[in-house]
Amino acid sequence: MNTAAPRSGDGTIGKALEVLDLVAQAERPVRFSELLTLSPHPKATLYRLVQTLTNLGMLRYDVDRQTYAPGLRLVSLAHAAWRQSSLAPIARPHIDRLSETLGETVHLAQLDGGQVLYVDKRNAADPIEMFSQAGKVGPGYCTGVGKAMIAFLGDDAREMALSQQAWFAHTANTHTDRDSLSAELEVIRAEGVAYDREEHEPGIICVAAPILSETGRAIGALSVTTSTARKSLADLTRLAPHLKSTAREIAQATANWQFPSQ
Amino acid sequence: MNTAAPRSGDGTIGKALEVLDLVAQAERPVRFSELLTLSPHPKATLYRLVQTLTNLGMLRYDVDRQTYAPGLRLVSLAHAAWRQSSLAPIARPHIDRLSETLGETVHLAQLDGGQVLYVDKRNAADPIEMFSQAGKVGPGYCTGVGKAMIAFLGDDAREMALSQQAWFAHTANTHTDRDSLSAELEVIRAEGVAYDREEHEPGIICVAAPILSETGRAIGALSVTTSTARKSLADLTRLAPHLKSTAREIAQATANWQFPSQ
DNA sequence: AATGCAGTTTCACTATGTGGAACTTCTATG
DNA sequence: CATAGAAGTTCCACATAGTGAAACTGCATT
Repeated sequence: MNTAAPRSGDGTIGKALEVLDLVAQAERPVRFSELLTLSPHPKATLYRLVQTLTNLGMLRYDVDRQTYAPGLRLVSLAHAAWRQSSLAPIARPHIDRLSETLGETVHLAQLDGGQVLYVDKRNAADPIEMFSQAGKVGPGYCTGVGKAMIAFLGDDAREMALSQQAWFAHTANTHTDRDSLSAELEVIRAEGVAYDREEHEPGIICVAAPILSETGRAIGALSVTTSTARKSLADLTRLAPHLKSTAREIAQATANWQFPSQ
Repeated sequence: MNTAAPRSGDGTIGKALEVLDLVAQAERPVRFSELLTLSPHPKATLYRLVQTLTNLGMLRYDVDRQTYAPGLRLVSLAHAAWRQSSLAPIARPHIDRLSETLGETVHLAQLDGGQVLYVDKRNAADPIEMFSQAGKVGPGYCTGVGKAMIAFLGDDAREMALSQQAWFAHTANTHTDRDSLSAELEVIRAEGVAYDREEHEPGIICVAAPILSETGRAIGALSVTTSTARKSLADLTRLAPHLKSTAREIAQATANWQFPSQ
C-alpha cells in the first residue's frame, strides 16, 4: 500500500476530481468559461472532463443557463461514506444525550486531509438535521475540533496535517505557524481538551474533546460552540468534563464494533 | 452538449466510479479480493484504480483489516451537491410545517438516473424508523415518489426513466413491466397524486405528490409514508390535499430562485 | 518443506486522453 | 445589419497514461 496522500496529480481521475472540487467550491452554478479560468487545463481537455463527469452524474448541466453544478449522484455516494466511514451513526445517541444535557449545539467532526470535516451536529432546539451541516469543512489549525484531533495524532500523521494548513490569520488570535500551534498542542495533550479562543471567527468560542482509539490516537472530536455574547471561556471550562466523558463513551462504542486510527 | 446519459463506459473516470459504486453498494468495508470478483477488471487494473481512489480520498483503506470503504471526501463533495442541486434547502421550512401539521414523517425525493434519491426527511414525533434517510436511494417504479415524478416527466425523460427500471416484483402488487406502470401513470397525471399500495414493502403504504416546474415537469416529490397497521389508503387520501398544496408552495419557492426541469 | 491464496510489482503494448488550432454559435456593438 | 469578439464545440496527429498477463512476495495452512 502506498504511504503518502498527495491528493492530486493522480492521472486522469485526479484531474477529474480537481474539476469536481472546483465546481463544488464555487458554491453556485458555474459557466464553462469560469471553470476554464480556474483550472490549469486547456479548453478541450477541460471540456472533455466536464462532459465525462456530467455523463456520469457527478455534475449536473443546466441547459438553459449553461451552468454546471455538483450532481446528485454524489449525495447517494456520500450516504454510503457517511454510514461506513464516519463516527456519526455510532455516536448519534451519545451526542443526542449530551446536547440535551447541556442545552447547547454539539458538533461531531473528523479529520480528512488535514481539514476538519463536520460529520454530524445536534441542535438542542431543532432535532434531525442531515447534510445541512454535516459535510461542511473547516480549517484544522484554528478550530477547537481541529486542534483537539491534531494534538492526538501519531507523529507522522501530525506532521502531515501540520503541513497541510493554510495558516491564514482569520483573527488576531489565530495561530499563524506550526511552532505557535505546536506549543498549544502540548497543553491540549496534557489537558485532553482544546479551546477555540476566537481564533477562527471573532466572537465565537468553543471547547472540544478528542475521541480516542484504544491506541490513544484521535479518530474524531466533539465540540460545543457558542458566542462570547452568551458564554465565557470559563463557562466552557465547566462543560469540558461532560464533553470528555461523552467522547470516552463514543470511543468505547466504536472499539466494540470497528474503526481504524489514522 | 451530449444528450443521453449512459452512466458507464466513460473511459477511466467511468471505471473509477464503477469501483466507487461497488464499494458503496457493499454497505460494509470490502477486501480487495471481494472487489475483484465483483468487478470485470483484471487484478492489476483494479488494483491501480483502487490505489488512485484511495490517494484521492475517495476511498479509505484500513491497513489492519485490509479493507476499503467510501472515503469522507465524498461527504464534503456531497454537501455542495446537496446545497446546490437539491430542493432540500429551499423546501425545508415547508416540509417542517407539513410534517408538524400531519404529525407524520415526510420525505422529499428527486429523480437521479431513473432512481429515487431521498434528499431530506422530516420525522414527526412518533418515529417509525425504517428504510430511508437523506442520500438513500430507492427504485423509481414501485415507490410513491418515484411514480409521482415519472408521471410528470417530459416524454423523452420518461422513456429514459422507464428503461432504467429493474421491474423486480418486491411484492404481489409491484408493477413488473412498463405497460402496467404506464397505465397507472395516466391516472397519476389526472389526479396529481401517486399511491404506493404495498408495492415496495409489504405493510408499507404511501401518498406522494410531485413538485412541478413552471413548465409542468417534475423536479421532485413529497411523500407521507406509513404502515397498514397505523393507517389505511383512505386515510392517506385525506392527506393528499395538504401534500399537493405544500408541493405547490415549494414549486413557487424554487421558481423565484432557480431550478432546471429534467 | 510444500501448497495455495491474497496482495503487490513489472513491463511491453496500445487504447485513451491530450491540446493546439480551427470551426460554430451566440451576443454585444458600431 | 454587418462585424468583432467571446463562449462553446469539434478535429486530429501525437504521446502520455492506463492496461493486463505474468511473475513475484509474503503469509497462512497442511
